[in-house]
Amino acid sequence: MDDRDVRLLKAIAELETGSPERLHEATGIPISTIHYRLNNLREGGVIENDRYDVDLEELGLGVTVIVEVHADYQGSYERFADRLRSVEGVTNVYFTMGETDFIVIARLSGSDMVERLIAEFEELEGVDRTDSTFVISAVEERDALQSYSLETLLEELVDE
Amino acid sequence: MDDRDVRLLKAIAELETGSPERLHEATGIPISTIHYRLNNLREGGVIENDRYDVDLEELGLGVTVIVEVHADYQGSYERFADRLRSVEGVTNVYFTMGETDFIVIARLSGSDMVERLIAEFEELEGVDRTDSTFVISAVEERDALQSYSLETLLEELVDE
DNA sequence: CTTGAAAAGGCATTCGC
DNA sequence: GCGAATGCCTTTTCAAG
Repeated sequence: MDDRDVRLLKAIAELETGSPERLHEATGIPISTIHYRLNNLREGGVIENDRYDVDLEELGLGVTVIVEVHADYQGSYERFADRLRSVEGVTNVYFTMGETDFIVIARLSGSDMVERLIAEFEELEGVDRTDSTFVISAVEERDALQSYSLETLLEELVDE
Repeated sequence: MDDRDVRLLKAIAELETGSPERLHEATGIPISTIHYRLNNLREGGVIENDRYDVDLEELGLGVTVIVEVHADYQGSYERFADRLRSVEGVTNVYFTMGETDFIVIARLSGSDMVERLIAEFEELEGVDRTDSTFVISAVEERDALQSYSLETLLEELVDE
């Protein structure tokens, strides 16, 4: 994993495409080199299929933290949720009914990054209190549809 | 959204590919028809880009629930987490340090499905208690890398 | 709406440098 | 690591059912 690999993966994430041509435009890396790099990343288990799902463990973002954020903010919850999401490492923000205002899930590279994350939350205007839980093991499906059988999907989603 | 659309989306999720040829093999739908359908789904906002990320709101799985599962199970936590994950609708399972044993996130089509989900959890052997929270608004990044700036990624991930 | 065939375009692989 | 050339697969289009 060197500088170029990281740039490539970041470009894939940002452009939301695996198209070598567009990745070339974005990164300046020649197309044949992009193929070469992607093949190596695939063999190394970092990316997984046509759609380039990234294996976060392999990548080095293997630490998951769930943070409850209690807040007393001004303005809409959408705006506040956006501020939470813009903290580096945050992947999911849930605005919930009930005691806790927001539940945030973050992916980090190590314990030191967790401290940094919490510190950033605490500094946000409107954040009263945070309560974090380390995750020992995470199973995340990339696609909610995989969780359902075809039968249930047909029942629930076909409209007429 | 008809029967065929659902079958297509399910095949994409299962095979983890957008390859028309493989989707054709799996579904029996002719290749040119697959193109036609996918273009419509794209225009309708159901799928979003090259990688066919599904918009769950548009699809009809707009309800998100977070469930804390307190359990006293036999065997490894991995096996128990697998049983939780195999409940229809469950997308994420986190085995955590602390009071709560598991935090589960599920995507559902409506409130009636929530009851069904909770009932299924309660029936699982080893589940002591569940505590569910409705999500009013969810922001989920499809890729953890998007959360980071290129600078931080280079600092954290480049090894040498 | 569906489909098969044909044409155009983009992608993967290989090779010489 | 790079650029050019090759063959392959995908996408688009179109006319017909």
